[in-house]
Amino acid sequence: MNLSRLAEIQIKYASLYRPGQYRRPKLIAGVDCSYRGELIACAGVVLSKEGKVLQAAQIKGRVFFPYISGFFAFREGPWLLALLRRFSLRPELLFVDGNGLLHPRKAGLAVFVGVRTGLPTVGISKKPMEDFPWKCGKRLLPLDGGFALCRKGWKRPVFISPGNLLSPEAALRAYEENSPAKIPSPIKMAHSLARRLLY
DNA sequence: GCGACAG
DNA sequence: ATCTTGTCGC
Repeated sequence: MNLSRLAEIQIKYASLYRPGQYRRPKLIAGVDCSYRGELIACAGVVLSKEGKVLQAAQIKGRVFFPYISGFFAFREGPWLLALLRRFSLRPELLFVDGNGLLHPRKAGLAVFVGVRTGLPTVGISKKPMEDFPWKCGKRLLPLDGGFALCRKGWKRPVFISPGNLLSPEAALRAYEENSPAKIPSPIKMAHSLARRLLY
């Protein structure tokens, strides 16, 4: 299974992406993974619209795919799918740590997770995949498949793109209306849970 | 060889 | 991501 073959698979996933309008979610979730050597731990939380943790889950195991820029979904995607199966609640918005359509083949981690689960997903990343002047000169910079957003006081932007069932504009709205913090709280909670699991 | 490169 | 010291800001 070489990279060009995996790239073809990504193109297939990209074709399965569907846009959609933003709907105010009653359940918002976030997932993230941490590493410690060969160990990987992934966690996720489902929050009520009031911000209360309704469900939390975590899994741990050994990595089976290396980190390769542009193929991140093959490293974390399978773990996130296994993790999400542990939730009985079905979130109407899922924040993923990584990109969605902001990807060379429009198939970032959020697209993989969104297409496979059928959940509306939004990819959040702190770095662009392709190099470009990412200074916060403008508040909002439209990109091919997503946006670079700079809020007051930020030195670096946050990159927002849909993974499934949301148009780029809807993904931006989902972020703006549900994340007063730069990194959505569900992702931050998932991050700390995943880290704890490795200690 | 050096820097870049979602996490 | 992780390894790490100090440092700036809310």
